[in-house]
Amino acid sequence: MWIPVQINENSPEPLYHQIETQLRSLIIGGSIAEGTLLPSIREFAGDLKCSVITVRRVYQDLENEGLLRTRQGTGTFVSHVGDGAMETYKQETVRKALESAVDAGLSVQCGEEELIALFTEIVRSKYKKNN
Amino acid sequence: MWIPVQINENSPEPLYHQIETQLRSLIIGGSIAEGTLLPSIREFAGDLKCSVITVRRVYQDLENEGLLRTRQGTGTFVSHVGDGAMETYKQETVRKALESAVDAGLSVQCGEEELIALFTEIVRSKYKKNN
Amino acid sequence: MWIPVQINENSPEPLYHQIETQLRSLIIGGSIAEGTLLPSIREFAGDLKCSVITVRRVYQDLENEGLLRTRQGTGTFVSHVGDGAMETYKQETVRKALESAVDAGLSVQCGEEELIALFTEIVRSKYKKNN
Amino acid sequence: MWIPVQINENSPEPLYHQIETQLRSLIIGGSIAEGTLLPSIREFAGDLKCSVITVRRVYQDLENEGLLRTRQGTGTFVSHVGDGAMETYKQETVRKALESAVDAGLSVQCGEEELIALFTEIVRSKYKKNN
DNA sequence: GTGGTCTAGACCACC
DNA sequence: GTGGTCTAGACCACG
Repeated sequence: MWIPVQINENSPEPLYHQIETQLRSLIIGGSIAEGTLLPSIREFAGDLKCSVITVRRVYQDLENEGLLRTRQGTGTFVSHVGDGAMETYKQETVRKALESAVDAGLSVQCGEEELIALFTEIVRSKYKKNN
Repeated sequence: MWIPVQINENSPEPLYHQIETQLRSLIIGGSIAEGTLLPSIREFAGDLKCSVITVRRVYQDLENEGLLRTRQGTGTFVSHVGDGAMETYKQETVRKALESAVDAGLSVQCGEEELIALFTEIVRSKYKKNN
Repeated sequence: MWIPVQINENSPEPLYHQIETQLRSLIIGGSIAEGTLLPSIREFAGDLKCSVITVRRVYQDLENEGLLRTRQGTGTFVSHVGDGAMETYKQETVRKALESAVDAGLSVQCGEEELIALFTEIVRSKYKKNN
Repeated sequence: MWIPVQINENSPEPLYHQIETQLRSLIIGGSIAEGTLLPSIREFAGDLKCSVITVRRVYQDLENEGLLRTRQGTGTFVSHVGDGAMETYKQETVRKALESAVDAGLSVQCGEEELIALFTEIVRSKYKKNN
């Protein structure tokens, strides 16, 4: 199975963290169904062109968060994610991001309307590109 | 002289980065006038209860950005900040923050209008509180 | 023949070990009579919804312990269990379990009398429920 | 600083798990005071004659549990453990251990009084040895 | 000096 | 085949 995860080689963000973030989104967002058998750590490492250990760490961290379940000799599965969890996650993530953006605006004394206008412009452009 | 910089001991953000960000805002925002003599490295480190090495790095980085000027045996002064610099800084900072917020929205498939509405709400609330 | 073995999918305990422990108890405890023909590997694996390889390993291990005997082309039978074996098994099992419980108590500096009192309480409650 | 952790080379229990268990006990049990700076991963690894990575894993796991706090470039500290946490941990650990011991007794149909007597005997002997 | 990340590669246990 | 543990060693970021 092919998992759409993109690695940015130049980002200062650690590899394992990039993968975790994306995989977490895919699972909580429902793009990967509950019960799905994920690729083996070796296979996934091959796909991502990174070390087996990095993938292992990702799987383990997400297992600790309760998103995955792994059984030795069998593989790693997506576990049940409550519907509430998805909504909570969305809201938390987005709200946190928006708040820190507003804080940045405040800190340089950017005007209220100016900030909203700029935000709207960026939203339009990014959503357009994404469709 | 007392510089209002707050360190958050529990944040994962590196010490030097927390200090740099706040000091940069103070200078570019005009809270610390051009030509001001900043505290000595040792004094500042004492105030912040951090290592002199950390303060040294902060002064160095900001000097490389052109915000500070160090004169051997005299101390570290705030340089002249062109109005252009301030504008550039504002725009860069804000735009970067807004973009990452929009990315967050995209990643959890948040609706376009919903995102803007939520952002507007947060802006209103934060700006109100701040005045 | 139906063997009452329960698999706990979520336990970190390996499958083969869960099955072995339960089957061993059934045999030594006398719930499965000497000479009984056990289900074939495939049949048992089907019942337990696990791999034949796992059941194969269970039969093999218990055969090595002398609890089972396999005859080519015929099947796997329960061997004769001497009264001594049963006693030895009981004592070993119980003593090991008790010792690790005491170790746990020691490790958190639980008081001697307190530990015994708590143990007694648990024994009473469990034995009561079991009768 | 010297941390009294013993490694059992022959145990099937993973190294990192042995260390975690003991360190957790020391912290929650109060043997290592809140705020204590633990040995660096390299130093501790040297003491335990194991890999740096194994110690790192231990520190990280315990940090995820909230028992430790680490800051890059500074070191790893014991964080605040609520008094309640200690009691809860003790009770959970001990109760779980005792219950599984009683279950073992039940499974081989060991007599109620016999079980308690044997347990008491083991307690006496272990606590004596330990003082 | 400290911790944080990543690699390659080995060996084991499980299914 | 799968995951689980452990190693040695490298390089980077932080104080």
